[in-house]
Amino acid sequence: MQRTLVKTAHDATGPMDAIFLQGWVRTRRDAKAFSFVELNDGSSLKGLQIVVDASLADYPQVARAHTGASVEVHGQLVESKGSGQKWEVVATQFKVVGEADGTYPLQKKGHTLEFLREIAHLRPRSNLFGAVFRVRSRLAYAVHQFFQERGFHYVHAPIITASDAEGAGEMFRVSTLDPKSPPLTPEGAVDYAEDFFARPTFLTVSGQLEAEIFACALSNVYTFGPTFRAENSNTSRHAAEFWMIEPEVAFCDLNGDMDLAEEFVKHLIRDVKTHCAADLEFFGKFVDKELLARLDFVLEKPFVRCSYTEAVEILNASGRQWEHPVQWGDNLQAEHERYLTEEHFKCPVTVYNYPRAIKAFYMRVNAPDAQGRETVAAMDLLVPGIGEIIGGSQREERLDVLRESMARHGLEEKPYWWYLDLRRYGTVPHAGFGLGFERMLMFATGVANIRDVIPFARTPGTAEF
RNA sequence: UGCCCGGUAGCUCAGUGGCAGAGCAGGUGACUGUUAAUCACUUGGUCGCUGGUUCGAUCCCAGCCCGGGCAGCCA
Repeated sequence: MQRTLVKTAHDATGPMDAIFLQGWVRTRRDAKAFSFVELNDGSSLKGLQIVVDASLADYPQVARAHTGASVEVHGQLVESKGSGQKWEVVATQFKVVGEADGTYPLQKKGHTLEFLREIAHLRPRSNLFGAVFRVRSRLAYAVHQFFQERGFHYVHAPIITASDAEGAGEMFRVSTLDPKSPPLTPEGAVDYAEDFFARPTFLTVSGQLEAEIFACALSNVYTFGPTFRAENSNTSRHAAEFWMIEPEVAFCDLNGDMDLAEEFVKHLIRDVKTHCAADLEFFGKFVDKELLARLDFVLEKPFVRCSYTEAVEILNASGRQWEHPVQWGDNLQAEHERYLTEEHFKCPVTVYNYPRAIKAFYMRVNAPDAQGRETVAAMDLLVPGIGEIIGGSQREERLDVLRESMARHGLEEKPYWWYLDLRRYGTVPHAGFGLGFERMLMFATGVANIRDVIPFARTPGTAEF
């Protein structure tokens, strides 16, 4: 007989004479003449109540059905006599597939997130993590949907790369050389010409440069894949392995880029609100009481756009004592970004046109302002509670300006020959951005730590599972 | 990497320079269309590790290990 998922059973429009369910026991409540078993199979937050009468031949099985055990149930789907659920299943057969004894770590009581991280192989069976990973799955689908509906093509950027996307972060080396006795050059350095790819190679820190290649051919593209940063970051919003979405659009300037970013974020939130309503309600109740109001607010209001120069003026006019005082030319610190999005504007804010000196070489140089200060067409989208969720820019499409910027950054042209070729042959204004998928998920769910929105987090010193 | 906080039962925590505690989970029994059910009884400990101070250290001190928060790096 075909299995019915718990979610499908909940959505039933009428009773069913025969139903077959498989899943895991969340909790059991015994009476003298019968037991209630709450069954969950991950298809929905809410479990299904199974009523097992003591007169049933299989009833002895129920005593073995502790929290965590896997079970199979045949029965009838009927309207519940109790309050709290519409449907329940009266069992006709009840079988324990795999027992879980008293050492099963997931109890009915609440657990701390720190403890659940240590049992990452079991935490998806909890309410919170079940909800997080259902939303994660839906959000990934919504990413593709957004771009596919708008004529964007999905590009698989390489995971192993020889380029370092300049300044994006420390990289993990990919090598098959024997670390105990690597081949050496006459000068005594490790000879990577002997390595697998005959050159030094690394895990990608960004697919942007490759996405630019494809944007300059297919016009509208996006990448969506894993990204690696070997930074020794120990914060709630950094991971060594995370997923990033990087759209790249030909014939597009910074304004178009900011429009796309805003539309994208709104689409993702709208989609999750529509398709993960029960899970979001759970987050609103147990994780972040203001979540639902904030998500609505984000959908309704246009995001504020504020130039870097204006931002510095706002910060200096705030009357705040900053731990890091700001003047034009400085990087904005986390405290500044938080103030702008959480206190001054109280909504998502796109800060654009940053000083040239503090940004990457590939960003397009703007005309100097009245005071002769140079900026680049870069933008960061800041959201309350998380800070930077998107970083992007219009790319420098003018060959001479790009070469000058590379020289300023002390970059050799040779390894970037193909990147420069894009400006030699049919160059076009183009722009793009990177959205941290996990950060978006944090924003959508209210979950405060990036380690809790990725199945198996990789952070410094941790790669269990 | 820097600064700060923590580590006591399976989990969440209390506690004391002199016999190691509670709630939940597990076990036994009772009871009830129950909803993190309830009630009674009950099993369960290298008090993170190493060293020091002390008659005596889970408690005080030092070092180390592990976890977390914040900052930097960024998405």
